Amino acid sequence: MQNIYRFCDRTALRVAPELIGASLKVQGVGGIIVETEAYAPDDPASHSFNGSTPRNAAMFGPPGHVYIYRSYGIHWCFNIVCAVGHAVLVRAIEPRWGTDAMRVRRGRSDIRQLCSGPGKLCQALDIDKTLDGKPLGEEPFELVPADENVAVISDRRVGITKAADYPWRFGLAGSAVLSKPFARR
DNA sequence: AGGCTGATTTTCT
DNA sequence: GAAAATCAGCCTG
Repeated sequence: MQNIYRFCDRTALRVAPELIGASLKVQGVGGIIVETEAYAPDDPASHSFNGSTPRNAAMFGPPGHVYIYRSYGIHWCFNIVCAVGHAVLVRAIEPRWGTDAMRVRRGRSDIRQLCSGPGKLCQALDIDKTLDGKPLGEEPFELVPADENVAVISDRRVGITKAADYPWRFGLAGSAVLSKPFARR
C-alpha cells in the first residue's frame, strides 16, 4: 500500500485503533493485528517524552517507519511511527501466515503462545534492532490496513507506571490471542 | 488463578 | 544505582 505514510502521519491515538484488524507480515510471516497501544510526545510513559536519544531516534523520524527497542534487556518491542514523537506499540497478532516458522522460533506449539505479547511477536516474526528505522512500505515488511469496520475495545495500557490510567490500549473484541484480557466496554 | 523472580540493555539520576 | 512499553518458570493456595 502506498498511503502508509499518510495513514500513519497522525497522532498515535488516532492510528492505534485503526491498526486493529490490519495484516502485518515480516518476510511473509505474520497475521492480523489484534492489540495496540498509543504513545505520544506529551505522554509521560512515552520514550519520546524526554526528547530524542540514540535509542528512540526513529520516533522522531518519518511516519510509517518502525521503532524497535530492547525491553527489559532481553525482549524486542515493535512500534509503528506516526506523527513526530508519536508511535503505536504492536502488542499482539493473530498468527495467520508462516505459523510453522513461528512455532520453531518461539519453541512452542500453542497458537496462543506465538504472538500474544510485544516480546513474543518480535521473536515469532524474527524482528530485532537491525530493522529499527526501516520503512513499513518496503521489504521485509507488508502492512495492509483493515478494509472492514472491526469491533475495537479499549482499556488501560500494560506494564507502565506513569500515566497508567490513560485508556490507550486497543484490542479486537473477542480475540483469543490478546496479551491480557480487556475489561468489558 | 495469582504472585514472585531472574534475565539483562538503555537511560536517567 | 535503579527503573523499565516483558516473559517464562516456579511457587503458593
